[in-house]
Amino acid sequence: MSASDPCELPADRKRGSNFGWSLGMVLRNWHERVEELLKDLPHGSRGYHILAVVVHEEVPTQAALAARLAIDRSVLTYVIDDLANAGLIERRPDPQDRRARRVVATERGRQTLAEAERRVAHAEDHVLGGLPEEQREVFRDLAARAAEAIHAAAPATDPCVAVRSVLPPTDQSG
Amino acid sequence: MSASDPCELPADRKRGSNFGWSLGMVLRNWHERVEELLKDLPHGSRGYHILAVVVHEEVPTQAALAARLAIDRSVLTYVIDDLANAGLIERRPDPQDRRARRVVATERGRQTLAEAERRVAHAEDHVLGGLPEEQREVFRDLAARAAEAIHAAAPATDPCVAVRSVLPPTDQSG
DNA sequence: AATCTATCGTTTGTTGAACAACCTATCTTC
DNA sequence: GAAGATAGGTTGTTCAACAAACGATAGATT
Repeated sequence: MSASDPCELPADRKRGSNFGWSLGMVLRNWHERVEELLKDLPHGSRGYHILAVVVHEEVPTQAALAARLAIDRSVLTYVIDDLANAGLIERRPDPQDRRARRVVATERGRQTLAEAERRVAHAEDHVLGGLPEEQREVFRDLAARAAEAIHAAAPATDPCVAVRSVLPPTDQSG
Repeated sequence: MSASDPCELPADRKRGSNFGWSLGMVLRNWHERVEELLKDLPHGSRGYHILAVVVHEEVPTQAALAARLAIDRSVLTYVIDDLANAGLIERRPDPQDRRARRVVATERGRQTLAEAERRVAHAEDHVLGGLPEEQREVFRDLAARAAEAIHAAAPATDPCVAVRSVLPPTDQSG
């Protein structure tokens, strides 16, 4: 109850400027929970994302996988290694292109993913516990749509955002 | 082999399972844009968050700052160093506690933040460009509320989430 | 007052992810 | 079959997160 009480300034001032912080907060919490839940899955949430795409989509190659998840190729290498070692997916030579590998899920991989998805869905409800239930879905949906749009327009650098200095001109007069 | 068709499970299942990915996507884009915009600000978005709290709130100490932003104390040290070197904030000895430092913004810091906030707000509209304008605010608001709730309940590890193995029992028969 | 413990801020070391650069094998084109 | 492009893999650098230890100081105990 001291003078340092945060409520002393208008709430919307604080609100407006911390969208990035809010996102980070939510994502971090999601990440913590999911990492905890998916300890057994190689590379935790990372492996989960990859496994999910492998199971749910017919992925042509590793390169396509990387593009779809917007992650670096070099990451895929070792995650897929470990996922494969765990018997969840397999790397099969592509008969049409001997450079390429087709990554396919094993039955065990499918089961594992199904279980993981159940848990993650549950965890997500906790992550969004601060929101009434109906708004959670709204939030997920908005996030998904915003993300899709960003992913569709890959080059994130937009020339219409002018880049000068944020700093005000140095006041040399003093 | 159409059995592996991704549509074999309800579409919302797929949606539901990449909430983390979506969040990551949006946050990454936010981060990229803001880093670009705030190149001149020491430590980019990090410095921005800290400066924002310093300017907008009467922050008792560095420790309080760390708690408010949910970041590690050790991060604050060097970011504040550089923010101070840039003349945006000052570290003043707390007269009541000589261990503590009061971090206050300079006039230049206030101006810089104001400009930075303008830019960030603009960038955020681009980040959420995939959403119709009215929904952007909904999204921000939901994110803010979810984040606040998470922040309020700091211990992210929730005992109600049982932690067993995601992996199905090893099938030794084949 | 002497001392013990907790706290503030700083420093250091470890870990893990992101990313770039380079390598090998293969495909495609000429 | 040589040249360049592409798939995948390896290595090394950079950076943020985090834990742990440290010096200085405050507050409590004796």
